[in-house]
Amino acid sequence: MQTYSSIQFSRKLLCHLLCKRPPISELKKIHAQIIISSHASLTDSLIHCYLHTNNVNVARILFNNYHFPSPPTLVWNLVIRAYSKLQGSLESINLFYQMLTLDHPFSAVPDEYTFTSVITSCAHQKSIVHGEIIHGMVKKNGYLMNLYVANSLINMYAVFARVDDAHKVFNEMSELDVFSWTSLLCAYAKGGKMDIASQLFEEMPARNDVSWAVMISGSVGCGRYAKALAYFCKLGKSEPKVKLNEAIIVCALSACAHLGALDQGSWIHGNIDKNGILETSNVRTALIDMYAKCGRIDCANRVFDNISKPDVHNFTSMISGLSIHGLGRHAICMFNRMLVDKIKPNEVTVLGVLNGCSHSGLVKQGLSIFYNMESSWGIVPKIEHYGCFVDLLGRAGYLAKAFGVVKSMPIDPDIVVWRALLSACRVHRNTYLGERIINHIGQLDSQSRRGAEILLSNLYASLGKWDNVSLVRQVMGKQKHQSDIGCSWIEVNGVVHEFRVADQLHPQIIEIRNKLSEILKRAGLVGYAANITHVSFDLSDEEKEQAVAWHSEKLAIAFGLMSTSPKTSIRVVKNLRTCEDCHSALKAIAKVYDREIIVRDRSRFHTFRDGKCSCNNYW
DNA sequence: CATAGGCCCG
Repeated sequence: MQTYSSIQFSRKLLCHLLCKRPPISELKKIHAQIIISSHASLTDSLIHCYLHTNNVNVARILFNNYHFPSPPTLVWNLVIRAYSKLQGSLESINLFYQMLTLDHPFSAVPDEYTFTSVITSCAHQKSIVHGEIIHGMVKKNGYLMNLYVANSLINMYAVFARVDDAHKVFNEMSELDVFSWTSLLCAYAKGGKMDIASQLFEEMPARNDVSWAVMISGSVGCGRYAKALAYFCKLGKSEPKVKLNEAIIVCALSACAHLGALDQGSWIHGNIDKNGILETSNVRTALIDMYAKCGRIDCANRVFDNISKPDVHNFTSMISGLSIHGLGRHAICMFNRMLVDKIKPNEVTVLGVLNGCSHSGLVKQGLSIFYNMESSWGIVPKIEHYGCFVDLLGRAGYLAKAFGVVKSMPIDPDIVVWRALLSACRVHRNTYLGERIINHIGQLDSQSRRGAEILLSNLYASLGKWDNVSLVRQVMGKQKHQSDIGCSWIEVNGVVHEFRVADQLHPQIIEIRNKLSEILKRAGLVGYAANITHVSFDLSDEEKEQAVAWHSEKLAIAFGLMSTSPKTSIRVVKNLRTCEDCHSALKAIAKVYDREIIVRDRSRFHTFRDGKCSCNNYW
């Protein structure tokens, strides 16, 4: 066997390998033939090689067996960097601390590269404590002046939504680049302060694709979907041209999904290839989600069918899509297919399929999935799963069992669980249980109670206990509690129009309201009568009728009827659950105007056709 | 040898 005795030759070979990234087998073969013990720099190169080919463990063995007092800083940096890429691993921080305790005469000391990597690693940890300690060291040793180090600190504080700390680092920097600005944007976006982020975005001297991505994803993150799409459109027109990337596409599709903006969503789909964006798994997941949430489960299916080996995200998106369309049995089939394909479901997948069971009344199947999720797939039920499970039982009318689950669950029930339970009490008109639940909620801490108060008031209202309603409302008024405002979106000719309950903002609002009055009159002719049991204010009947009349989905539908041609379908998306009154009104409107009306509410799709709804009044 | 962004969820 030939031995590479010449160090020079070995080095050259390793350099060559660094570029080539050979398979591990070849690397090990060469490794075996090299005499490394004689020269440190060869070990260094080998470590480098293994790290380059993602063989961290082999590199680590070489690193641990280093024959010299200490590896040079550069080698430490390589290894620390490799571990920081394994997001969530503590190892690079451990190594960093080890490095500080070295006391050989020629010890390695951390430099600006070390700090950059280790701070990045801190950003991926659950806790920021190490990050703060290391920030302290950086302050002392002067590396704060290094652009990379300071930028990684801004990013770290951004990840933890520590806006003030991020901005403080930013302010103290002598030199800023697009990374500094973008990381700062990210901090404000994560901290939910999109208005300030927008301001900074205008101020910053140069923007690139990531800066735009942060603005778009930030807007999506805080529910400003129309704003996200506005950024996306602005990006398309910006000069000089900014290259689109996968993250931007995924975020824009997500915004379309939330808004039900099918035209814009399919436009993006059609333009993916042209922009050199690959249809990666992430993009496909987003496409499936977008089509499903825009009411086109057929298109979602087509995207899914074109995937040769669907991964867990693709499956999850498809299953959730089928579920919100009320296709629970299909969702279960898809879930089973996934298991056959040996793809392990994650917690979101289980949530999706449970949701499907819930909307299709598949109680038995849902029970079996819920009770087996931990033993079969190792998924410990989280509060979300309990919420869904309680919803499943509650909707189907098993109220006592649902309450039993809530009382015995190992986690404290949250607002969602209570909402599921209380809304089941409302649907099934169970006053007795409703009051017991209210008593229960009364004993909760103030924070959970604040969220529960709106539910309480709604339940009291539906029970006709107006004294209690106003009592709760008074308390809420003092706390300035902001509940979700009813909001609906409709896309007409590629433009998304937004309506809020009792809207005054839309430029054609007067016309729309007149149209709505006329529509409701005609709906009345086929038997629709305003249902005001769920109006939560203590108003006169006439006022209550007005309150439901101006629910945002009715305004959006009126606008849709005004501005689309006869017989075409009308699609509306709403952020809350559809109320009973709107539900019956839409059935009547679909019949009188001979239109298909598709409404996606907070939890599922309703397709109104000829006086009936696809949910069979089960929602 | 180093830094920024993202999907599926009641």
